[in-house]
Amino acid sequence: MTGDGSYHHGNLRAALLERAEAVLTASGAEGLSLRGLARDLGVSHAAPSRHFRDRQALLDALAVSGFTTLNARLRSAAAGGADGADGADGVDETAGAAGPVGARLAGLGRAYVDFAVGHTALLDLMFTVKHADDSSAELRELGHESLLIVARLMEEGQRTGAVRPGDPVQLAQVAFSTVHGLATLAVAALLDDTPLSEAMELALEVLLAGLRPGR
Amino acid sequence: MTGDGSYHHGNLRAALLERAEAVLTASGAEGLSLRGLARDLGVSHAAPSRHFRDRQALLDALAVSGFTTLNARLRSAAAGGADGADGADGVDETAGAAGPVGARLAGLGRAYVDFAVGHTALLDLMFTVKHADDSSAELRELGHESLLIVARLMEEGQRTGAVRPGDPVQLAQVAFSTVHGLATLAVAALLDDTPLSEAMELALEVLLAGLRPGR
DNA sequence: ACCTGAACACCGTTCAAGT
DNA sequence: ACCTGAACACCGTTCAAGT
Repeated sequence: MTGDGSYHHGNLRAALLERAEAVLTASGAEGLSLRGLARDLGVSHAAPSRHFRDRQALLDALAVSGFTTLNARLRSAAAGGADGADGADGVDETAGAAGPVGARLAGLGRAYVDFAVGHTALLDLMFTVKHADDSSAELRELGHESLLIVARLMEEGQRTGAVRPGDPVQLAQVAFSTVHGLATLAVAALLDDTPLSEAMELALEVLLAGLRPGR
Repeated sequence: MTGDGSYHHGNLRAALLERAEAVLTASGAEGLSLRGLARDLGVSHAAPSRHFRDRQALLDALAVSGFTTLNARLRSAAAGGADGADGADGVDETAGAAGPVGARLAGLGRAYVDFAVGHTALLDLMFTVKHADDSSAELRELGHESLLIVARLMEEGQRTGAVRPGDPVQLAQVAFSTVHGLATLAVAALLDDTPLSEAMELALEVLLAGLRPGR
């Protein structure tokens, strides 16, 4: 309780985003209405329009925030951190003293899937491009950042001989696709008996085998 | 022009679905309203409720129809057909006289990506499970069918030595993930300079290499 | 059986007006 | 600058009533 419950000061925007994220995870994007948020925050139904041009702008802001936290987790995993979901941001740039590339790639994959299954509706917003306007340019930029985190690891793997030659960005696209696709299958309940962790381990094994130099 | 333009006979359901699919590809799911469809078809706004319990039921029906045509294309590709989009359903069960497994797996992947980029909004409906009711059970069933088509090819690959040992269904999940994920990246405009076909070929190469028996 | 019309309770968005 | 209240044009859904 850092203050009183009064908005009308400039924190309405932040309050809207916070409440919106809660509603999103609870009820999905369909259940998210500007009027509902305003009601929840005890403010007039027209107030949100001061902070978000329209409903899509709110959704875009949520997606941007989602990508920001996803990328933080990916960076942490790429640096060799455990794939736990603690909020710490220990990025640790001190060179490649963080275990073999394969293991960190695996950690990256697990971190991604953790985030994905924990934020189903948010991930949907992040990857469903709506009306290619300016704010979705920011979204694309953040998506590229995700891919770059993977690409840098590919480059390192190429130096250590764990990864085949080729454009690291394209190799990263392949790795990203595999992991993102697996998360999609899991969320769509298409994995059935296969536990997600087991499917994930097999996917990582196949992926890493396929990425290895072909002699 | 197979008849007159009169509904009110029992073909309203089919007409709704047809029009809905057109609106879906033109404007996405957000732009799809029951009242709008009724207006387009010259029928009262309450008429659709006779054929679809609610809006979600219409969306589910669209997803079911999407999976049905996707699976037909996948079956055709798995049988060795070209990945062209002709409507023919030549399944051809006459044994494995349809080229090497790797090539057909690649054809399967291309057919999938073709469908995905050609039916963006539909694919979204197909893989975004809403409120786990009975009709989404049918959706899951159809998704399993997609995976089974891939799994059967994996099994064949195992017999011919092109694919490593292991549960064919799990291997199919990995392959499916890769291709589905790549389609997602393409649709989200995250592939950039990389042409989709090029990204696809690399993904298939990495995937097939990873699937090969170890040594 | 199938559709209509009215009704109800929601929406997003805009805009004058208040403080 | 920030919010309110009213207004407008949409929704989905339900239900008596028509044919």
